[in-house]
Amino acid sequence: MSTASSPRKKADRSSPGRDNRPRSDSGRATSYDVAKLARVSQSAVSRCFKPGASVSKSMRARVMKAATQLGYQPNAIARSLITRRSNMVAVVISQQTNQYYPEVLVELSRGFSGRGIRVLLFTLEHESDIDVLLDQILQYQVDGVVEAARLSSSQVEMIERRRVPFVFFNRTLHDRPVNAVCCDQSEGARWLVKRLVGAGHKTFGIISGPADSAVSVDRTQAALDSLTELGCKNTAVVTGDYSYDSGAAGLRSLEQKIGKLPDAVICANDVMAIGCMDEARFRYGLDVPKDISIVGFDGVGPARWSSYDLTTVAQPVQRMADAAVSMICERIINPELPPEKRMFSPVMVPGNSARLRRSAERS
Amino acid sequence: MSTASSPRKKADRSSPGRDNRPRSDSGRATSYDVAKLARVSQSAVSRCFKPGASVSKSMRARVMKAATQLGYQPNAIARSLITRRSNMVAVVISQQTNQYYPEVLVELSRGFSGRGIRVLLFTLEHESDIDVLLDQILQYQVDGVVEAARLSSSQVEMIERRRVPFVFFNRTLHDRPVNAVCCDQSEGARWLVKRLVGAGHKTFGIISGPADSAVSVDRTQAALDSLTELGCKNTAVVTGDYSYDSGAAGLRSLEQKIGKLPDAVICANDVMAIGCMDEARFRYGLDVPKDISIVGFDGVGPARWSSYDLTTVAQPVQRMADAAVSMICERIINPELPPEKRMFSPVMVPGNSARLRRSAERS
DNA sequence: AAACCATCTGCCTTCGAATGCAAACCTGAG
DNA sequence: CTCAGGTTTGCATTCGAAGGCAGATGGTTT
Repeated sequence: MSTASSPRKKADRSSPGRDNRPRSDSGRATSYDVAKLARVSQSAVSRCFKPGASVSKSMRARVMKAATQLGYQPNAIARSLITRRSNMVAVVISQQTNQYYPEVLVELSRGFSGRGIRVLLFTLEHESDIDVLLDQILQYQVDGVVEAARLSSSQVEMIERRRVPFVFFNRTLHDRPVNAVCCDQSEGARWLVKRLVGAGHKTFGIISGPADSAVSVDRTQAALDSLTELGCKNTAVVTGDYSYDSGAAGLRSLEQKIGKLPDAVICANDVMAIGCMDEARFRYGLDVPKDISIVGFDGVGPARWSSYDLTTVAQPVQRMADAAVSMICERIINPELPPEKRMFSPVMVPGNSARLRRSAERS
Repeated sequence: MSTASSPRKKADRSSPGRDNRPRSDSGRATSYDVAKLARVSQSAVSRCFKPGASVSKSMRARVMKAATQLGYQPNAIARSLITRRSNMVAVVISQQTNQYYPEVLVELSRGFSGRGIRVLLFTLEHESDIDVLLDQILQYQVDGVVEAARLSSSQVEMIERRRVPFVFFNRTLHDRPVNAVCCDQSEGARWLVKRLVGAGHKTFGIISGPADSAVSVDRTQAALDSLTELGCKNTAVVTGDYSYDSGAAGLRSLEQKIGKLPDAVICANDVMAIGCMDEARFRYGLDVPKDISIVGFDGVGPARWSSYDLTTVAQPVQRMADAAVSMICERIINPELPPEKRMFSPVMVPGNSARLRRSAERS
């Protein structure tokens, strides 16, 4: 019985009897439908859609005509199965994260689509959800992963075992070689601190981001280190959540903690800095930057609005996204490439929300 | 020869000889690998990963152990091929569009992932690219499409022929039944105009969005109609591009066009309204709202910042996204559901960037 | 012990396109 | 006219999981 059924199978496959279902004019046409209509083999249809394949002009014309007539489009799912390339990359972002990640997303999408690759989006409500997510990502057989979320060492191993190229975006692991695109947060922090201290600010406050944000930790720590190095000790640090409100609240907390307002506030991102500015102005009635200096990180759009003109350390988002895209794409083509970390310098934006030089009357 | 090869094929499939390639401990394991290790059939493995399938405890345990050992995850691509469900929906957004679409994107992603569906992102540089894109979208065999971009009637037909459920987001087609989730822009525009006129504003200026933005056209036209209805004629209209700068520039253009500044400016989105406010304050030295009223649409985050406290018409983005998600999901389950248009009322945010009641000294 | 039913399990085929291989077809030279 | 050479074409198989079907297994009932 089992052997007897074998020939039938073959017949089903290649004889004209295949695909005798109505197929109507609806639904989606397959390469077999096109083949039948054009009176050629399925392989021929496949080849017509593969650039650079060996196909005669007459056949191509016939196939294309039939394809158009049926509204045929190759099934990318079936293609992926056999070619083992899905032409999709996963992008993982955690939404609690930085407000301007959407921009990153758009840049990544643009970069990948230029190379015929689509972005499959994975948003994390909480960073801990990554466990479940990681399995799912791998199930989809994506050709690569851009991680703008935290990952444990064991999770990294899991991806590596599957041989899926991946790049960290604005975070990294120090204890193992991985691909990463980063912006040098310390460099930016040092610049800010140096200029602020140089301009005569004595007391500082820091409003950090969430404790589990790698970027926030980098920025906060680097700022603290620089301050200590330049002789400013006992800097007050309060924790925010990257939101406008938490920036405003942060300023009040700092006041409580120190007993008065600091000369300068360093915020772990621009949105908090903006919240902080508004609080200083509207609640404390202060003049920014005359009475208090407030600085941020990121270089988001609103930082350039006239009401704020924020002194900030901008990330070269577009270049970073381009870098991530090309690092992934290179490794899709050649998986043997060794891991690489690309560190971009931030762009210092002097703005006008902080005094960066010793003022005339004080010197 | 052809018939002779048939039995061999069968043998290859099911005999233990299948999968004799090294498979090392690397690469990805298939259900056959798991089956072999657990000494069961491939079907059994498949069933173990299907909730509600008929599997004995002992077998499930063995299979799961083997699966874990090999790091097996079912291949979603292969599954999609046979089940004809990719568990992906395409979301199309054009980047030139409204700044706050990223937020929509995140909401959609959240909504879909709650139902086990992933978002495949398609970003449009120019709305005209949609042609090429549409083919691609359909190639990926997505289960549905959320369109936050323009589509011609013939393109809609193309999707419909493929029987892929789709929903327009914040736009629609009036000449044919389609699924759409919209926010009633006219209602918002009427509210704004009524309040502004009621408060005694006489001359109006409008800063519209790009001509090819459906939302902008709706908002602008509705505002103009309401104004005419209430006796305000000859309202000046200038075109912006939804950006901060174009809001600022818009105010200058309006001044030129009218010969003086209008009493109130209606902007087609919040970001332009904010640009317009900053221009009024910092370039013209005006007090907003005492000297001039400025209003917007959308209800983006910055509209609530203390520096602006914008009078605006907010879109219930989250509810709209939820609606789009459930409309798609329902139609994935039951493709016969008739098209439906869901229109949400906007949320009026009085704010403080416009005088909405006749002031005491004037009345 | 036989009959019966329910629960498991394995076999085989299926989804749709890509591709190595060999057969078929040209083309022009000898 | 024949044969070498290249170019087209079709055949058969493959990717990995799902599921209909039928056979196997075990337990209960008469």
